[in-house]
Amino acid sequence: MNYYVTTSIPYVNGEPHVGHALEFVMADVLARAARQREETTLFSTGTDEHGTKIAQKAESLGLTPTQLVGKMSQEFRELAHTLNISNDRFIRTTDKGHEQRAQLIWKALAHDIYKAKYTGWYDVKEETFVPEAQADPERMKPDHPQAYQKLEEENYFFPLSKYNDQIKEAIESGAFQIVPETRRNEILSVLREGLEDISISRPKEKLEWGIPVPGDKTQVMYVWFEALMNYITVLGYPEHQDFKDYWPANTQVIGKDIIRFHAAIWPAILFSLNIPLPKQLYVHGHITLDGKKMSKSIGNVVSPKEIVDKYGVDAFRYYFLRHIPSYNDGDFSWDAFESSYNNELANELGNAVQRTAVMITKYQNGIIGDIPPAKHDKAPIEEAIVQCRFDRALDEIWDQVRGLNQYIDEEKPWSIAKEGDSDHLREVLAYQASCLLEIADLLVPFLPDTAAKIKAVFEEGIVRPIEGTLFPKSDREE
RNA sequence: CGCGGGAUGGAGCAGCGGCAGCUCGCGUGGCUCAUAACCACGAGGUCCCAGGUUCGAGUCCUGGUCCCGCAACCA
Repeated sequence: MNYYVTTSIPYVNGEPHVGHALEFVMADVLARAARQREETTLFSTGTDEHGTKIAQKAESLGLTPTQLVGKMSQEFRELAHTLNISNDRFIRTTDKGHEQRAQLIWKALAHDIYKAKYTGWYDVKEETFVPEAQADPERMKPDHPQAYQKLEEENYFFPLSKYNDQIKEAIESGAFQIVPETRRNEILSVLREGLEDISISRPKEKLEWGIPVPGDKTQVMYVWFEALMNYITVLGYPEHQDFKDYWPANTQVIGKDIIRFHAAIWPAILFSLNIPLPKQLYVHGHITLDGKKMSKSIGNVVSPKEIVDKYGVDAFRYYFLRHIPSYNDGDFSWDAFESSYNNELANELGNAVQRTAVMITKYQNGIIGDIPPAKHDKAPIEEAIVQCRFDRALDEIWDQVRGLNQYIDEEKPWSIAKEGDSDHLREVLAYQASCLLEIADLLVPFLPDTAAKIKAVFEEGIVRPIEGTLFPKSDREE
C-alpha cells in the first residue's frame, strides 16, 4: 500500500509563522502514522514562489526575485527541520522541473483553455485588479485622488463552470472526502451557486515573475493555477513512476483560507487532465494569539522557532496537535502553552516515566523481567488519525497516561516493596513498563523523539535511565 | 442581501432524544515511588430567548437575539 500526503506550499512573501508550523506538524503525523502502519509513504511540502507580491517585495528590498525566494524558501526548509518534519520532498515552484512540467500540464489542458477579455477596476498603486465586490465605490469615481482605472486585459481562462457538477458529485458521493464536515458543507454551497471561469494568466508586461505560457510570449501563468500543480509535478507527472505509484494523494492538508483553490480549482484541473482526485482533503483552522488575530501591526506574532527553542520540539508538536482543535480555529497563548507543558507533559507523562523507572531501579536493580504485551484498544486512536482528529487522538492517549497514574496509586508498589512480596511487585512494575511502552508506541506519529526516549528506557527489559528528565520544569521562569 | 458555522458551570470544549459531562482553574482530603509531582472527593450550569413536537429536548421543528467565517490569491 502506498500513501501520499501533502501540505499546501507556503507563499514566500512572509516569514514562517505558527500557522505554517501547525500544518507541517499535522501532515507529519499523517505521514509518520502511515509509515508506522508500514505503508510506503511519500510526504511532500515546499514553497510557492511566483507572482506579483513576490516581485514587489523583492523590489522593495532591493533584491532580485530569485534572491528573495531563495532566502525565504530556505527559511521554510529550516522550519520543517526545526519541527522534526519527516517530509521526503521539498518542491519549489521555481524548480526547473516544476516549471517545465507546469508547461506540459498547460498544454494538456489546452483543450479547455480559452482566451477572453477581462475587464475590471485596476488599482495602480497596488498594481492589481480589484474585484468588484471589494472595490471601494468612492475610488470608482474618476476624480478620486486614488481612482481605479477601468482596464481591459486579454487573458487565458479556464472553464471551472464546466466541471462544477462533476466536482459536486465527487464530494457528495464521498469519492473526494472533505473533512471536517462543516468545510464540506461550505464548499458544496459554493458549488450549488455555481463556479465561474477563472483567469489563469497575466500579461508579461505587467508581471515578469512567473512561468511563461507555452506558445505565447506575452503571457505568464497566474500563480495559483501553477502552484496547485506542484502536487503532481513533484511526483514527475506525467511519465515518472512516482506519479503512477503515489497519485491520487491519500490526504492533502490545507488551511481554511484556501479551500476554494483545493476543492474547486484543483479538482477541475484534475478532471480536465483526466486523472483522479485526491481521496481526502483535510482543512485545518487558523490560530489566534491571545485570542487576537495574528498580525504584524499588533505585533503579536510568535515565531515557531522561539517556542521550540524554549520548550523543545515535542512540546511544540504536542500543544499544536492537542490544544488547537483539529476541526476548528484555536488559540495560542504562552499561559496555555506553559500550563499544558507543566501539567500534561511534565507532571502526567514525564513523571509517570520517571517514577516507574526509579521504582524499578530502586526495588529491582533496574531489572524489569518479562514485559506482558499491551492490551488497550488502539482502534479509536487509529480512527481519529484517519479522520485527522489529532486532538481526539491525543485525548485518548492521555486517558491511558492518567490510567497508568491511577493504577500506580491503587497498587502502591512502594507498599508492596515494604511487605516484601517480590513476585507481585515484579508483576505490577512490569505492567507499568508495558503501559509506557504502549503509550510510547501510540506517540510515535505525534511526539517521535519522546516516543523513542521512552522506548529506550524500558524496551531492553532493563531500565536505562535517560539523562535528565523528559520535559524538565526547573528554570522555566521567563 | 446571500451562504456556512456557533451560543453548555470562571476559562476552553464534548454530548445531538432518555438521570448535564471532560480538561484547566478553585476548595478539601489522601499518599510518599516520583519532575513541590501523583490519587480521591467537593463547590460551581434556569445547556442564548420564545413558542412547538414528544411519555421525555442542550439534543428535533418554527421564529427571534447575539457572535464568527466565506464571497479570486493571508496556514
